[in-house]
Amino acid sequence: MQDERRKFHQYLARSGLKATRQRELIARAFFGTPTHISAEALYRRVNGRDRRIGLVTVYRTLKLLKDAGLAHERQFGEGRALFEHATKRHHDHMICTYCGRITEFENCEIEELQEQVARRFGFTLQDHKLELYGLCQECRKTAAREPGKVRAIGIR
Amino acid sequence: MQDERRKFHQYLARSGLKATRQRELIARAFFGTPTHISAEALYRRVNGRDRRIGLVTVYRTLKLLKDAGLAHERQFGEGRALFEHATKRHHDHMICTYCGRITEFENCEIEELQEQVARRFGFTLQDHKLELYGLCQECRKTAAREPGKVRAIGIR
DNA sequence: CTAAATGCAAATTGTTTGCAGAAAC
DNA sequence: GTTTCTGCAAACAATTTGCATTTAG
Repeated sequence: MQDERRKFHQYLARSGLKATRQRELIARAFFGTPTHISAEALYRRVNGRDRRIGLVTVYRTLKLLKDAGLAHERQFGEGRALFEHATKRHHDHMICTYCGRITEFENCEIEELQEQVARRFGFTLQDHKLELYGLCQECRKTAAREPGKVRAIGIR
Repeated sequence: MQDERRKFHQYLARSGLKATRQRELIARAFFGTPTHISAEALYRRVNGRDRRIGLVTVYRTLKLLKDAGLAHERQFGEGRALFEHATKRHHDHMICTYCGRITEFENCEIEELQEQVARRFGFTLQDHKLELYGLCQECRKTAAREPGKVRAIGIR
């Protein structure tokens, strides 16, 4: 977290960009988020602390964080993008289609197989996205009772 | 293709929906598409044949096809959704970040490992998405010459 | 005939951009 | 003092919806 903020400052300085109050606050809030957060949600967070920060600046700062290699943008299921620290150890995601909960996991065997597939096609791998969709343990029971509503995703 | 159109008709009849000229044409064009197609592109296709078909109807018909279990909606990289036949054998996708080309592949070892992971978390798997992003053989050379432009995705 | 479908225009959602004033360097 | 930011409002793109008219069963 301290480390990430320092890297962000370095990036700004190196690129001739300015370290402003809002960038500082947005970065702090972002790095203080343990998991995934949408631009909107991050905005609500910082705007709660300082009413003078606009949603637009959040979008622009998130873009900077991506450019700095400190944030990843993810497109789960529907609608809005979610952002997470790029400095976290690599992992994939398992998304409950009922409650929207996102669980992270890692599996290096799968990673290895992906590499193999790419190699077989002469493909130079840059990135990958693996998402498992289904029902988490708790939601399975609920869903059994009220069917139909499944695939609603409540990430909003 | 014949089979898919028949299934679509069955679905419409079963649900008390009507088999209209436009649905017929849109379904035919969709099932006649070997790979992935966007709503917009599908619209251009059918609209070329019959000027009286609107983009809105294409969207609504694609939704019906999804409901009928005959189409999958995919959200690759950026922007618009792409649709593909649901009746195709299961496969995953490898996307060139330079030219946007989408290559399909299947790997049952990976599928099996996914099941394992889900099981370990008490997760009931409904679906999954695996996408590999990188440079295809041809683009690697080009990209080496004009860097920076990478990650542009030309699916539009 | 009656319920459902179409097509248009207008609304919506998430995100980006143009621009005048404000703040870093 | 410039140059880069910010925030607002307006623009945008993809998709959805309300509604009056048309069409299938």
